[in-house]
Amino acid sequence: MTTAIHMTGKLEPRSAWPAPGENCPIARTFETVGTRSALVILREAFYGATRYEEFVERTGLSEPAVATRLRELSDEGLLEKVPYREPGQRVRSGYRLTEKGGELLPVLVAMMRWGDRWLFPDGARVDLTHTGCGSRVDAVLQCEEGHEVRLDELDLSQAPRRR
Amino acid sequence: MTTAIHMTGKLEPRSAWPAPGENCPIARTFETVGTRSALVILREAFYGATRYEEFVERTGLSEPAVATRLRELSDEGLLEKVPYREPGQRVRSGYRLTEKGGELLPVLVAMMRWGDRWLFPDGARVDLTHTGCGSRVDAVLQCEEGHEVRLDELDLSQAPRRR
DNA sequence: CACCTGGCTTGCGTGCAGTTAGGTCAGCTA
DNA sequence: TAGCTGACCTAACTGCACGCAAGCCAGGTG
Repeated sequence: MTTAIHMTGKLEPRSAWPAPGENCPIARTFETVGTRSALVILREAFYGATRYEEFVERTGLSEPAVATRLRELSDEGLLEKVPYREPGQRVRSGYRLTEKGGELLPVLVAMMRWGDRWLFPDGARVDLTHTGCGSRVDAVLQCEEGHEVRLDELDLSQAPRRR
Repeated sequence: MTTAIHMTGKLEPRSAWPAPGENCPIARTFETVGTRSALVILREAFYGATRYEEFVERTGLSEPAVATRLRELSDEGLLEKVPYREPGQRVRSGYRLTEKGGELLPVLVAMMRWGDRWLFPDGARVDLTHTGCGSRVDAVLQCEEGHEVRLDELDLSQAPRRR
């Protein structure tokens, strides 16, 4: 029997929240990167891919899918086009993560670690380690004071309205 | 001009990796929870929803979508059915996060924080704080030694084959 | 100048997520 | 026993994320 989990705190009057649909940052994030193709393209961007042909080859996606997604991710500012030129070739454009795109790394790492733990019973497929000390890296919940935060130590509340 | 990001380390011979498609834990995780409905249902499970009717109401999804997703998430072991009985009612079944489901919290939090930062320029919609000290909680990359890890301090390599 | 090569675009078909509209069914209350 | 209610299921449709096959175009090489 697995452990059951409860969330506590000030988050109970959920029904009274404003516009449950479109104001949710999780759902909005999903609308930006919530396709398999966007995710694997971002993954390869973190792995160092920059050229169209590299993305096609490494992701295994079809060319139209890659082209569409690269355009969308660039339009949304997760990738930026960077012109490059190989010797004896004309100028082409590469794609590089912006700060906005790069900050998705915790999402990708959290998904990677979860998948490794729960979907590959024979053990992780990849090791993600800290250059400094060589030990395994994970995405963990931490507060600004540096405390590691457990599920039952989380308080969720509505932020004060700004405009 | 936004900052460009490079990944360093032992991850370069990417093309030589085995089976780029189905062995990737990120893609596999996406296949498990990569629908908008699965994500918002998990979100409400973290927010404390347990009953079918609650999920329908809070997520804004249609009844068939909720029913299908609750069944799939239960089959995959992210939720478990828990019978409950309200006074004067018959026994019904609720849905509760299992350990496997609960460990998706860093993914959800990372998405929430990214969405708050990059998709809502007027400021975050929600505050997620640590019960102990009241300061804001985020999903951060950390190694087992407790060091916070930056993007350029990450090493990715293939794990040794087990079977 | 003809050709090649990388980086796309267009057209067409498929499958699946999600919706609306309408059952169905068990068991409690009147 | 009839009706209500919560928790679903079924059917039919729409839209979008893909795949495959083919074409296009700029510019550098022979």
